[in-house]
Amino acid sequence: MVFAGQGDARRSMALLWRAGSPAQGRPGPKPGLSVDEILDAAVAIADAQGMAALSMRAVGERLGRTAMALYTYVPSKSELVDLMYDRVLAELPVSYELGAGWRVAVTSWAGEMWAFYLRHPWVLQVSQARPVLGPNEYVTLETVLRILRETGLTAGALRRLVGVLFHFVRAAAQTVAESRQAPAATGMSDEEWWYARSAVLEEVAPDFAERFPTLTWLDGEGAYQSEDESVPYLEQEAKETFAAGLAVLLDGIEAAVNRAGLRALP
Amino acid sequence: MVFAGQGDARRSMALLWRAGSPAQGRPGPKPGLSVDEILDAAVAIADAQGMAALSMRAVGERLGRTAMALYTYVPSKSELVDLMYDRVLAELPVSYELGAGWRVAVTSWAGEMWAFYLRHPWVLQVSQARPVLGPNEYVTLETVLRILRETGLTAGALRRLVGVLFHFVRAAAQTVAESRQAPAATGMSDEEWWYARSAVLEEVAPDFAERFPTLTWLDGEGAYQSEDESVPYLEQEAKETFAAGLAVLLDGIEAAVNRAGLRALP
DNA sequence: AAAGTTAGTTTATGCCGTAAGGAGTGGCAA
DNA sequence: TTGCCACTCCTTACGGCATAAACTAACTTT
Repeated sequence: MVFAGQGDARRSMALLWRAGSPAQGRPGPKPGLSVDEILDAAVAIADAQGMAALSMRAVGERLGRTAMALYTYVPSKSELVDLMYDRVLAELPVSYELGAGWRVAVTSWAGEMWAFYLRHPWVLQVSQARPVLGPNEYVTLETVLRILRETGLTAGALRRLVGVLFHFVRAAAQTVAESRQAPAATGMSDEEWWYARSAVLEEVAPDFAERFPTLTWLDGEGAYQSEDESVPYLEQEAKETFAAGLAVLLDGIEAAVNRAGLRALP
Repeated sequence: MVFAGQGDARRSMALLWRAGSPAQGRPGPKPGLSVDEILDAAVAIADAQGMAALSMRAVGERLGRTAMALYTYVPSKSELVDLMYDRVLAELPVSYELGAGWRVAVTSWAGEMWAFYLRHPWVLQVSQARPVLGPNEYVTLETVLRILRETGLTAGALRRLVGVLFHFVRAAAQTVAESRQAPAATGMSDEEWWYARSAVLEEVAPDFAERFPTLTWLDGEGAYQSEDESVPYLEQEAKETFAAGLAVLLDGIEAAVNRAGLRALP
C-alpha cells in the first residue's frame, strides 16, 4: 500500500491555496496549460455529463492534450476533483443580510446551497469523509456560522447545527440531482419507466393492497398535483419536501433557542 | 443508445419479487449457483471492502466461478446492486411499538436505520433516483409510514416527512460511513492526516484567524471532548450531530402537529 | 555549446463491465 | 437409444479507466 506522506500534504495544500512558486525564469518549455484551465474544462464536463463522464482522457481531449499531460499540473484524479470542488464553492455568496433575523438568512442560505448543488450535481459525489481544507471550503463554513451565531446558541450546539443543515440540504438536493440523471442514464423517461414497472408490479404482487395497507391508503389520498407542468412531477415534489423539511428543521432550532432563552431568564 | 424495454422491466421485477419460474424439470445442467448465493457473496464483499471493491470478477472468484458465470443469474451489475439493496433491507424491523407515542417510535426507527447504514455503508451509494420497487423497499416505507400516520397529519405532509426523515438519516450516516473508509483508503489515520495538513495550513494561510474569525472563535470555544477513547473523535461527534439533529427535526414535526391540532379545535 | 529541467507524448500494465462464441450437461421427444 | 436443444459455465476479446515509465523536444542557466 502506498502511504501519503508529508510531502503530499504540502503539494495538495499549495495547489488548493495557490501557493505554488511562480513560473518565471524556469527552464524547460513554457506551460501550455494552467491548473485553472484544467479545472474549468473538468467542471464543464462534470456539469454537463456528470461525474461518471469525468475522465482524465476526457479533460485532456477537451484541452487538445492527452490524459497524461494533465499529470504535470495535478498529481492525480482525486486531487483534481478536490480542486474542482473548492473552485466551484467560490460561486457561493459570502455573506447574508442579518437584519431580518437568522431564520430568514438561513432560509436564503439554504436556497443558495440548493441551487448550487443542482448547478453542480457532481459535488454531491465528492467524499465528505475528510474536509478538503481549501480556502473556499473555509469561507463556506464561515458564512453559515456567521448566520447561526446570531441564534446565541452555544458553540457545541452550533457545531452540530452546521452539520445537520449541510446534511439536510445535500440530501434533499441529491434526490433531485439523481432523478435528473436517471432519464439520461437509462434512456427512458420517468413516465415510460413507471408505466413499464407498475404494469408488472400488479402481476408480480397481486396482493399489494393487503401487504401494504398504509402505502395504499397514502396513494389513494389525492396524489400530488403539479401547477407547473414543465417541471417533472418528482422534482416538484422534492422541492416542496425541501422547503417543508427546512421549515421543520428551523422550527426545531427555534425551539432550542427559546429553551435556551427561557432558561436564561431570572 | 440502448433502450430498456418492457421485457427488461419484467425480468427485473421477477427477480426482485422472486417470481421466476421454478427450475424443476428444465433441460441443461443443474444450476451450480443461485441468485441468493450470489447476493450473499456480493454483500459480503461490499460490506467488507466497500462498493469500489465490488466487481463481477470479485464476486465470481469468491464463489469459485468466473465473472461471466454470474450473468446467467443476473442481467447486469446494476441489477445485481438493486437486488443486493432489496435483500439487505430485509434485516430491518418491520414494526414498532406505538404505545409510547410516535416520537419514541420514530426515534428508535431512526436508530435502526442509522445502524443499518453503518452495517452496509455501500447502500448509501445506491442511487435514489428511482425506487428499486423491490418488496423490502415497500416494507420499509410501509413501516415508517405506519408510525408517522399516528401524528394525524395529512397525506401530503406525511409524504414530505418521510422524505425528510430518510434524507436526514442517510446524510448523517454517510458522514460516518465515509470517515470510516477514509483511513483505509488513504492509508493514513485521522490523526496523521490532520497533523500533516494543519502544519501546512499555517504556512499557506498565515492570516487564517483574520480571514475566518467565526471559525477561529468556534475552534477556541472548547473543542469536543470524547468520553469513550476507543471511538474516533469524528465519529463520536457525528453520532451526537445525528441525535441532536433528529431531536430538532422531531421538535419541528411536533410543532406542525400542534398547529394542525389547534386549527381543528372549534 | 553543454547541462539540466520541464512539458508533453507514446507505450504499457492491470483493472473494469460485458459481448460473442464454444464446450459440456441433462431432460425430453422421436 | 438417439438426437435435439435449452441451459450452465468457460475462454477470449473489446473498449474503457487511472497511471507508471521511458522518451522527445523546448527552454534556461552554466
